[in-house]
Order: sequence, then C-alpha cells, then structure tokens
Amino acid sequence: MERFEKEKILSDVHFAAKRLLGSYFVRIIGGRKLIGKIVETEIYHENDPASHSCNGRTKRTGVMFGPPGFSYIYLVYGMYHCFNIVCGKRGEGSAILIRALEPVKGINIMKKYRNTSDVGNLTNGPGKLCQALHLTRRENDMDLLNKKSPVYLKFNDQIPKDNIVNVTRIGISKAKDRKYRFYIKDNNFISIK
DNA sequence: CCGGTGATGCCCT
DNA sequence: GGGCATCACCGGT
Repeated sequence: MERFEKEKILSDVHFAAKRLLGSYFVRIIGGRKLIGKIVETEIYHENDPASHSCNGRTKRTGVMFGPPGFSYIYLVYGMYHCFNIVCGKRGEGSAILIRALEPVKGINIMKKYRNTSDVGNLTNGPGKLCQALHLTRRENDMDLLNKKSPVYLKFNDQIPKDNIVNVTRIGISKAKDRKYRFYIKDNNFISIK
C-alpha cells in the first residue's frame, strides 16, 4: 500500500478507528521485532470534551494537530503511557487510542517488560501494551508509516463489519455517552468486555 | 469474583 | 492545585 493511501485512511478518524482493527503494530527494540495485532481502538477528536485536543493546540497536544500517521504518546496517572495514532487532516486535532493488542511476535520479550508469564495479560489495556512494547514519550511524534521507524504500522485487510463491536469509551468522565470504542468481536485480548 | 483504593508525575488553568 | 484516555492489589463476599 502506498503512503498516500494510508494517509487517506487515517485522515478520517471515524473510519480509521474501524479500519485499523486487524492491522499490525510493529516495534523494533534492541534489534528484536515485537508485533501485535490491533484489536481495540477509541476515537478522540477536537470537538470531543474527553480529548486532550478539545481546548486547542498546546505544547503536549501539538502532535495531534499534525499530519496523520504519527504517534502521540503521553504519560497518564504519573506512571503509565498511552499510545495513539494521529488521525485527521493536518491542522485537525484527532487521534485513535490503541486500547488493546493481540500479541503476535516477541511474546517472551513482552513477558519480561510486563513481568508476567500470562500471555492474556500482556497487551489487554492501553497502559499494559505500552509496557509490553516498551513505548514511552521517547516514541512520541514518530512516523508510523515509515518502516524505518522503531514503531510502525503494517496495514491488513479490513475486518468485516459484522465482526466489529461498537460501544462507549472506558476510563473517562466526560462525553461518556459517545460510542467511540471499537473492538474485534470475540477476541481474547480486549481490555474490558 | 467483585468494588474500592493508592501510587505518582505532569499538564494546563 | 485539580484532575487525569491506568493498573495491581487488597479485603469482603
């Protein structure tokens, strides 16, 4: 897939949240390759009270207003990180939070980073997957559409609509009623059923 | 199996 | 200074 095609997919955050399900997230670290399949996503955008971008561009959220396909990683609760894929056209503050991955490759390394041997508990949450893939603010603002990046996306075929569940988001206090969360039906690595 | 809670740093008002 | 896009642990059922 050409770069412009990927950018086009990501330029619509509502479409991308569904389209990215089933695609692969690749993390190169220490010469090793860790791979997870995206199984759960959430939409955040500038007309959304729950989004960091809702009050416009700041030092932290500037990345969200940049071109689609870059990483937006921030620290939450003082100790965990959350990984997002910047979406929307340049100048639009939107992103997709990756809430869960299905471990595909490098599982033993993920276990070390997570300090557990339970495969089902490696990447089933936004903070957990950042630990498993060792994603921190050092990996903020990286080009996810470039295979030379230490973090990048590998697009896969679209998941059939019938296999996608659409519900409200998790762990927020504002705009709780918006159905901005998507996950692959019957997948074992969803953060919360 | 649950619901409650503490940890802990930083962003933005 | 208030409030987090979280997680692991603890105690009561």
